[in-house]
Amino acid sequence: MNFVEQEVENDMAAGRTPEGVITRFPPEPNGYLHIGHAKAIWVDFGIAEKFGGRCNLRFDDTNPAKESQEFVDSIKDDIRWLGYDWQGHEYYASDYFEALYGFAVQLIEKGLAYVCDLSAEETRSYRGTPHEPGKNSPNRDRSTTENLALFKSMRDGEFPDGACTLRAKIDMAHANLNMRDPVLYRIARAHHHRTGDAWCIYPMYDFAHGQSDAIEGVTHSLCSLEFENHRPLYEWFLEHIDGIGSPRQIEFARLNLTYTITSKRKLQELVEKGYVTGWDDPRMPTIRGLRKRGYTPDAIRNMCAAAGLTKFNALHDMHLLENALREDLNKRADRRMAVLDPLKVVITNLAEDEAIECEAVNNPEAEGEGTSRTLHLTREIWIEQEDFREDAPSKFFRLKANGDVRLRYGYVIHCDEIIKDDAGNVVELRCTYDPESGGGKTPEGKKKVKGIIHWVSARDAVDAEVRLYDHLFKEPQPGTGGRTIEEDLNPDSIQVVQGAKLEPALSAAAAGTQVQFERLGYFVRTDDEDIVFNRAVSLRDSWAKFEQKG
RNA sequence: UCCCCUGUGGUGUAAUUGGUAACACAGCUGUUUUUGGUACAGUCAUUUCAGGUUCAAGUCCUGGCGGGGGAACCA
Repeated sequence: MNFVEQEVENDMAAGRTPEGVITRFPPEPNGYLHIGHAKAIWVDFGIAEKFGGRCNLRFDDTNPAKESQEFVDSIKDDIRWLGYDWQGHEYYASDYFEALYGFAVQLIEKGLAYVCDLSAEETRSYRGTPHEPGKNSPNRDRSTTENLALFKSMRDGEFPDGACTLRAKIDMAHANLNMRDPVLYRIARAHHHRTGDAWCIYPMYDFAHGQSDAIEGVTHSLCSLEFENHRPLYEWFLEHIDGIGSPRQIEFARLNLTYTITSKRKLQELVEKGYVTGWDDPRMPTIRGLRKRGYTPDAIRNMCAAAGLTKFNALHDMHLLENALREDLNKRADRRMAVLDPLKVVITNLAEDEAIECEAVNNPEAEGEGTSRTLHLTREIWIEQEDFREDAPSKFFRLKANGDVRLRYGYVIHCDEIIKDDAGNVVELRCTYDPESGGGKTPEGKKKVKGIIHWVSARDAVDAEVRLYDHLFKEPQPGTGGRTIEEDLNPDSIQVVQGAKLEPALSAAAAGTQVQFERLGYFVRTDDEDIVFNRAVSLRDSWAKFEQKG
């Protein structure tokens, strides 16, 4: 049990949650969700679920200049894709604008808020620094009557944008800068995607969030670490506004992954400068990107669980995410054969019109009865260039000159002849197959063949485009150590392979179908009209590791 | 320099709340295998440091050191 669950359990035991546990996921509709949000969603929805409560979806739409309906829609779509349901509890901070206004009036009446005429710049300089106390606003002691009238005029649009603000009257010398008379309302004539032009004053985050939580009966308001310094203010409002609930804010560390950035601003830069094709580029850490890449909701959720929930600002290894995907897809993805870099092999003891049926299991790891399909071994087949070496070390278990290798789900072939072009490149192999070696059997008196390679019948193959993705960045911590994120971009983050040879069944796969290309990795069919597959993640490859070490 | 938070293997997370460091990922070494995949096994930590309390400290106390956050009319 993590520390948040522990706290929730304590609160339940202490009778502080008579209506059950209620959390909320509070995105600002000003961008697309990314892997970091996925963790927050996992936390907010997951904890509510664990304790039999519910999680509200609340859009924190208090800054109309940056927000839009488009983002509201995409966010809802992404949450649903991740497998979470807010059960109709869809709210907006803007639903509470009138209530919030009332709370502000209440604070003014109690002498706890005032209208301040300082400009944005002056407000900043009056705030002081962590080392020096701030200075009181010259308007700090306005009368309640005057403040009430002024605040009403703000709402009625009698002042230009930025002319004044409503501020809480707390303590300009407070050690926590957030408590130095924070701004509650600012004047901004921006068209709001939900309230239109009904308002020209908008509440700040601090004034809206806790009160929105309270209005909804939220018991546990879980947020990231950067709001720790805001908690005293969160609690100050709840304490000084009458007749409002008392949600509890608990902060946790956000998700950081190696080779990844989650800064909205930096991601936007990648999109704008064309380093990626868009927010849904399969290399992007956005939910939409991961989805196109071939990730599954389960993999993402399991990764969150594996990473855990703490207050320590950790940096998780990207392997954690990749491993979660492999683990998930190992069980559910059907296996297929695909040759990305084809080398023609002619099986000379097979006639032109001959085709030997080979049974291939769809997924040896699937639970229950495994289904299978029939492949045809024909005279001409494709194998991977990489799986043949004329001259190879003894550890190389694949096909060599005069050597043997087993064709997966097929037969053992022997390489009799190597055909090269004028430049000396191997363009074709002439092999013979051993009719006695079907079904994985080793004929009496023959040595067992260790190497097994994948292949595709040239007669049956369909051509396809395959996109091989790798980390977007070449550095574990992009943009640190004095480098820019641009400098850290991995130039080989995408490799497009044309003319890959796929086994025929793949042409019928629906968009979004996840498969394992045997010995290569997990791939997903894209929604392109042509046959295109994206590589989500490669398989573990101990041979490649061995070779790298030299 | 002021306030808040945080420090357990390469990376993260756990430890019945004081009882002798567990799990995952990564690495390495093997076994099994019609995927050099999967699965399985082995290996990898004197818990940031210095004191203190105690029969006993990762857990408690004192002090130091390291890391993160904080001065938007953003969220």
